[in-house]
Amino acid sequence: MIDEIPKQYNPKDTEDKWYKFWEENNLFAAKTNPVKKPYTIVIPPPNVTGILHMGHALNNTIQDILIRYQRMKGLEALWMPGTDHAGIATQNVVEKAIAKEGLKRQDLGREKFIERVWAWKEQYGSTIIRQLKKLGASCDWKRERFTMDEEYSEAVKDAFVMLWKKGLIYQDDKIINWCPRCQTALSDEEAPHRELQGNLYYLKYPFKDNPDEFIVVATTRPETMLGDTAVAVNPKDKRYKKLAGKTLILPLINREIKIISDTIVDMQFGTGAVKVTPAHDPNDYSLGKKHHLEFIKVMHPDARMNENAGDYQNMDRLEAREVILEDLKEKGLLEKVELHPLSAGHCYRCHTIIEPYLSRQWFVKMASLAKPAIEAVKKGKIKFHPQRWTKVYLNWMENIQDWCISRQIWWGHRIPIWYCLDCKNAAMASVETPVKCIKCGSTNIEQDRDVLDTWFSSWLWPFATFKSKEDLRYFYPTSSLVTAPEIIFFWVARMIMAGLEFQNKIPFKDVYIHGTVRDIEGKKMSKSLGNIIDPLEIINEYGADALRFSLISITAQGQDVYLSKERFEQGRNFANKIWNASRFILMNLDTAQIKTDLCVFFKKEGLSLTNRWILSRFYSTLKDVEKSLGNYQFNEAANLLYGFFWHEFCDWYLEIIKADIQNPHNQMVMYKILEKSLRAMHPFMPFITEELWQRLSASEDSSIMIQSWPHIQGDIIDLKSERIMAEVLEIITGIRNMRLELDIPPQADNIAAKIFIPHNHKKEVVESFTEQIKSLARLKQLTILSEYKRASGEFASVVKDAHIVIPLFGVIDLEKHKEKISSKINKAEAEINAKEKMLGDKNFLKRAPREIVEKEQEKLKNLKERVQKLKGVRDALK
RNA sequence: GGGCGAUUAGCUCAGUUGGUUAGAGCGUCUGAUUUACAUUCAGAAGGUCAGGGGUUCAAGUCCUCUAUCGCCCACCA
Repeated sequence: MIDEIPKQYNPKDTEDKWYKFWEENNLFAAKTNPVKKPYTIVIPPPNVTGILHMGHALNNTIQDILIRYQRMKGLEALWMPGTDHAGIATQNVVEKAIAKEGLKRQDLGREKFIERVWAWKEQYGSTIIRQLKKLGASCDWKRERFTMDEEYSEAVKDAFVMLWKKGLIYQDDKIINWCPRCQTALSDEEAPHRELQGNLYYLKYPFKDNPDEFIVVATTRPETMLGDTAVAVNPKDKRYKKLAGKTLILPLINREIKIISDTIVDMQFGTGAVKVTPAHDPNDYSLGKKHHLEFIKVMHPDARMNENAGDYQNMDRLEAREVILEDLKEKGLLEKVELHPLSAGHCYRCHTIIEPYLSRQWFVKMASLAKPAIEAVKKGKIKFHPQRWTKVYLNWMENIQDWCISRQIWWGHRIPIWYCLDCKNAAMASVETPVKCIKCGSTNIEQDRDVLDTWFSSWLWPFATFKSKEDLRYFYPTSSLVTAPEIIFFWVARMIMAGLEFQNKIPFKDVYIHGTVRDIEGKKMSKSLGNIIDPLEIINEYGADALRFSLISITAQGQDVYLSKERFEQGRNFANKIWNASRFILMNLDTAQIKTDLCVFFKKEGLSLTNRWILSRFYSTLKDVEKSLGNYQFNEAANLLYGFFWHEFCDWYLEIIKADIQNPHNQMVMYKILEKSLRAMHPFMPFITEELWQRLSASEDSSIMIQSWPHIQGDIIDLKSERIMAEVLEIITGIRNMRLELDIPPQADNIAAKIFIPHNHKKEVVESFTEQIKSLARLKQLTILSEYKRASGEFASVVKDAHIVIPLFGVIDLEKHKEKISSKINKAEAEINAKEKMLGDKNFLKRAPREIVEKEQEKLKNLKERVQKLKGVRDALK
């Protein structure tokens, strides 16, 4: 048998094998089951363009732990998988691909191009799915969805039309975020602000009636001056009071523009006079509307200057900026340039600087959608973990802006709006492609050319992924959503709104927001920084279980993770430890005996103390693990299992029973604990636990995946050291309000006890502790067993008839404790002296304000009281 | 300008109703091991828990102020 089990665990021998086994036996599948309660998670659908990175690895490991745990707990656990069509991202990828053939998407035309995208998707779109399988994700793959599936597209259209009918969708000319590279509008969330080191340019605009006089305006984007149609000043500003209504000559363009006055102008900023470019700035836009100014666009959609830009036509915006500045300088119209840090929106797909751009787009009115979504969270129907994200969510929701949903790209859900070319301006929304205009009956109709924001389909994900009503009724609302903080606004908030709007139900009950995976220097992992640790490489080198375990054990709830490769050694070592402990047990297990005794449950009295101890530790660990998992403290749960299995079960229990390993009780207990530990560790490390469970298992053709989570045996008390140490401490400090439960009867004068301490300590330390316990607990006899005795050979025999087993992690040092209190007293007394001296000083009393004196007197009083108390404790110690 | 997080051992970090002598992993040093595992075992060194003030018998933990770093949000031209 020994020959069969290698000394080292090799993940490559097991992982793919068991994954295949699970899939072939359909163990991931969930179906409506009237006798079971459902537990549902929908995966945050990765982009089809995605490849697995550490963020995915963390995100999906957490989901898999939850799913596997709940499945073992007896719930009908469904993990719904799928991918997102990721409009802009995917289009960019395919555009790059065809660029290698020297083609642009316009060369192919819309239909051909979309065909190419689909072809690309067929070929590469399931990369990330394969990678998730490598990780061990137990998704119900037969339900895999794609946000451009036919049924899904129907749901998107339905949602659009429903909103349209309620009047929540409208078209308008607004200043939106425009990405000149992707050539599309973006929502506010898609254009995050980044700090830039920019300049503030002071430009001189001459007056029409006196070209030698100027008004000076400050701007960070001088190229937009070509589109200026006014200069605004604050009516309260004395400097400019008389100038309102005067006419200026816009340099370079020589257009006449007026000085207008508006209270919105900040007098403190720049010169207090601001150039107004209504077509290229959101503030200026509203000024333009209010004052009926002209809207002059000076750029093409690709951010080259257009025909309104005079001599600068066709220059790129940044090139034009330089030339314009040169020209102004030459004319003496550039007063000065100051360094000015500013923040500008950047495209979240290609990082190009966003251009605020005036264009006609489709919007969703958000206020009425947000209202119930705010309520749901405020009333606690949906909970965020960690809680602090609630505030972030509410803050965003309460200041929500209308959502720009149209994108000028080709890959995506085409907006289900048709225009009648005969009776102009009539737009109609329809799920089915209409045949004729509903107003004039003309068949001369055309569909809107834009597509919807990708997130307009993702926000339906928790319900649009269910094909049958039966499934929807059973699995929706889902249970938990596990995701990263970056997409709270993009996705989480919008799903809550969509769930309530379209299903009239919240989409999930719990939202667990985990941290961001960063490199060891705290930078976000990204391709461009070259600091990526590739999860697949880690799986290859250390195994998926090691990756999962390490990742989980270092991720404190919701905190960012700083990752380096060495971190995965811990997981690999743990896997190896589990492997070898199992190997040892398998080598020494009398399987025949285990099989016949399987149904026999021991009475606790019949078990040796060692066995009772390890059982108590196992169940108490299990209890803590369940508690941690219930609170989304995955690292805690993982580390509890790690500590128990390695440092208690292996280092102590197995070492102790080695001497008497054929004892039937020892056989049974070591078997039980191993088998149950494997089950408890399975959600974290699915592959190795399956492999070992199979080797250990009496029943064949089954899987650890579908075993039940171990039950906590209630009759076994935890024999941890806390209680006795609490007693000791209580006596020492004389503090009575500590909770006290002692295994030794309080009046134990006649009881002899042997205490087993499964940790190594110096001989003197153990002996001094022995004496303390003996006198404090009033025990007649007491023997402490410890590592130094194990080495000397007495170990096994003494353990056998010990009365109490205490894993001892420390020993109270009375002297040290006294010292600590004394030093506190000294410190406080010194302070009292100082204060008394100060308060005795006549000068101080005369000059200091009365409040200060009173405050000091108060402090002195407190200090004196404190010293009294401390002295009381000190005396009690004597 | 608002909001949030972090500050604990040489390094990376845990520490959720305040309560043993503040822990883990890695690193360093010392020692052990023919007999499951060197991806092992035992031990040592290393901390005024960022700083000040407060509440408490008791504070890393609660309150308050300050400092440094990081993140998010915001229409400062």
